[in-house]
Amino acid sequence: MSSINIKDIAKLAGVGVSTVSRVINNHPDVKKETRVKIQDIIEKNNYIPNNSARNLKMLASNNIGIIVKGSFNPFFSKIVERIERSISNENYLLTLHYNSSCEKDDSEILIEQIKEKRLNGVIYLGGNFDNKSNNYLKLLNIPLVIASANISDDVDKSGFSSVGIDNIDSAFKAVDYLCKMGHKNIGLLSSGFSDSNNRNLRTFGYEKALLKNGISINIDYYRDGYYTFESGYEMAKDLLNKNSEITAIFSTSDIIAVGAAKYILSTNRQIPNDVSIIGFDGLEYGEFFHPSISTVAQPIEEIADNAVELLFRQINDMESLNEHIKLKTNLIIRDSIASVN
Amino acid sequence: MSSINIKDIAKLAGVGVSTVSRVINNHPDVKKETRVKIQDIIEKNNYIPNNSARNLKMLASNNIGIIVKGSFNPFFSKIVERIERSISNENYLLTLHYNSSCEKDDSEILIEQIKEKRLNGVIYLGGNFDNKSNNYLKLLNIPLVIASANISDDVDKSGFSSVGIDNIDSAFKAVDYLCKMGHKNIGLLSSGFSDSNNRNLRTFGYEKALLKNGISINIDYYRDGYYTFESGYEMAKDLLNKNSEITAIFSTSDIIAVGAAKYILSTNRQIPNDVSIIGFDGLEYGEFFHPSISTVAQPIEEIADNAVELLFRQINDMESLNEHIKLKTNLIIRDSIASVN
DNA sequence: CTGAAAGCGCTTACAG
DNA sequence: CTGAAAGCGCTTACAG
Repeated sequence: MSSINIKDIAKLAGVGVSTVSRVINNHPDVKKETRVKIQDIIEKNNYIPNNSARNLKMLASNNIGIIVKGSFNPFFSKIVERIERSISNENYLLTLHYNSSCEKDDSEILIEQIKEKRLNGVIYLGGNFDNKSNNYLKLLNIPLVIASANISDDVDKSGFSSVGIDNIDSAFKAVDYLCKMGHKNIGLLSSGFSDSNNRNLRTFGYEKALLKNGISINIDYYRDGYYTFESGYEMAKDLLNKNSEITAIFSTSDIIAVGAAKYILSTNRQIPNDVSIIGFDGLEYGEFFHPSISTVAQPIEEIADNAVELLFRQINDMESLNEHIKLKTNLIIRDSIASVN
Repeated sequence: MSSINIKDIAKLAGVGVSTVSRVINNHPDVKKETRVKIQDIIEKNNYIPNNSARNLKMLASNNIGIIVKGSFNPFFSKIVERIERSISNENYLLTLHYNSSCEKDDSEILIEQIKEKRLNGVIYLGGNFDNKSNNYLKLLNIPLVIASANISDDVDKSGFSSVGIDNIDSAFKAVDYLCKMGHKNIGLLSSGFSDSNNRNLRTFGYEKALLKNGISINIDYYRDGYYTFESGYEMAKDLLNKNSEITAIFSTSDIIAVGAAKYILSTNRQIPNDVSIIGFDGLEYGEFFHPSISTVAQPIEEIADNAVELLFRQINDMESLNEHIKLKTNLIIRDSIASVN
C-alpha cells in the first residue's frame, strides 16, 4: 500500500497541507474555490486519510467505544444496535470491538482501545468484573458504563456507572410463577461456569422461590451446561431421564430452554401438558418456537438507553456522580406453562 | 487520558527509547538485566503502547482483517469463529470490523482499515460487490478474499480471490426434491432486496427446478421479506391465506423458514402433513425447531478454510493466481417434508 | 548491547 | 483565507 498521502494531495492542488487538512475536516475557513478544487483532487485520486495519524494527533475524537464480551450473543447484538442508533444521533462515532474469549484480559483491551482511538467514553457489554479488572479500571479516568455484566460484590464501584437487572428477583418471579401453578418438582438448567455470576444469582432466585413456596431444594434437579441449543437438549435429556417426576423446568437462558423443549417434544411428551418450561432473556427464539416458550424478558431497549444516558452524563460533566441502575425484567407468559392438578 | 508514554518509561529506566521499544517488541538484542528492569517499570506503571503510533510507523503488521457486512448474522459468526482459529495458528492477528448497513460504502471501509492497521490481507464476508466497488478494489493491491458475498457478473475478478456456493444449483436441488415428493404448488419466501443477488440466483434455481419437473411458474407464489422470524411468519400468513392450494414452501433462509413454520403450526395445520417446508443455510434454528426443518446447508467450515487458504497463498506469494471457488452445499432432509399423493 | 535522530501522516496553533 | 513548522508516540536504520 504505497498510497497517496496528504502531502501529495497538497502538491497536486498547489496548496499547503494545512489547507487540505481543513477541507478533509470540514473546517469553515477555506475559500470555496480552493475547497472544491481540493475535494476534486481527493476524489480523483481516491485519497483516504490515514486514521492512525489522525488519532495520534487528535486529543479527543468524538468516538465512543463499545466492547462486547462473548462474541456472538444475539442478546448483545440487540443492545448494540440500539446504542448505535442513539450514539449517532448525538453526532458521536462508534467503535465496536468484539473480543472472543481467547483474547487477552478484558480491561487491557479497553485501555488499548482508549489510547488508540482517543475514545471519549466506553460502554462495556457483558463479561465479568472482579477486583483485578478493577485495578485497571481505576487508571482509566474516562467515562465508562458497564452494562449487562457480572460485577463481583467486592468491586469498588466508584470508578464507573453500570446498568443491569436484578437477577435474583427475576429468577424468583419466574419460579414463583411455576410454583403458583402447582409445580413442585422443578428442574434448573443453567449456562454454567462461563457465566458464573449470573448463574449463581439466578440459582439463588430459584431457590428463594422454592423456599417461599415450601418446596425443599433438590440438588438432583440442577444441571450446568453451555449457552447452546444442543446443551439445553442434552441437559433436559439427562434431567428428565433421571427424574421423571419433574413437571417444570426453569432455564437461565432462552437458547437452553429451546433446546430443552426440543428434547421434550422429540420424546413425544407434550409442552406444557407433560412438562412446563420457562426461559430467560426474551429473545425471539422462544417466541417462534412452537409452542411459544415463556420467558423472563430483559428490558433490552432500556438497558441500551440507560447505558447511553449514563455515559453522556459523564462525558458532559466529568464530576457527575456514578450511578448503578438495576432495571426490572418482564415475565412473559406464553404457551409453555400449564397448571398441575 | 494524559497517560504515560515510551519516553517516560525510558526516563524512569534510565535508558533510551529505542531500548524500551526493543523490549516491547521482543527484539533479542537487549541485555537480560536491562530487559527485566524495563519490563518491571512497564508493569508497575501500567504502560500500554499507543497503537496508532505503532501502526503509523510500521509497514506491515501481521494483521489480517475480516470485514463482516450485515452485522449480526449467525451464519457469518460461525465463519468468523472458524477463521479466527486458523489465523491465530499462523501467528497472525485478527482485526474484526462489523459494519452495520447504515455506514459508508463497503470498499471505503476496507481501504481505511488497510491503511490504519497496516493489514497484510483482508477477508471480506458478505455484502454486495458491483463494478463501482471494484474500482476501489483495483487500487488495493493487497491480498483480498471475498467470501459468501454477492459478486455481480460484470465485475472484473482479477483483483481478488473468492469463495462461495452455487446458489442456483443449491436452490434447484431443494426445490427439485420437493417436486420429486409430488409437490406442484410450491411457495417461495425470500429475504428480499437487501440480499438481491442471492435472492435472484436462488429464485432462478427454484424456477429451473419447477420447469424441469414440468410445473409452470406462478408469480402469486413469490414473497419478498426480510431476514427475520417475524417476516417469515408474515409472509407465510399472506401466502397461505391467498393460495390455500400450496403444499410446500421453499425459503431462502432458515430464519424465514422457522418463522413460516411457526405460522403454519399456529393455525393448526401440520408440518409436514399439511405443508412441507425447506430452508437454506443450515443453521441450528431449523434443527431445533419442532419438527426439525429441512435445509440446504452451506459448508461453513469449508468456506472459512478455503478463504484462509486462498488468502495465505497470496500473502506468501503476491504473484500467485487468484482463484474463485464455488463450494457444494448439502441437502439435509429432516422432518419437515412429506410426499404428496 | 545501546542511544540519538529521522520520519511515519496527520492536526493545530501561529503568523501572516 | 492560507502556509510553514512543531509535534502526536512510536520504530528503525545507523553509529557506536
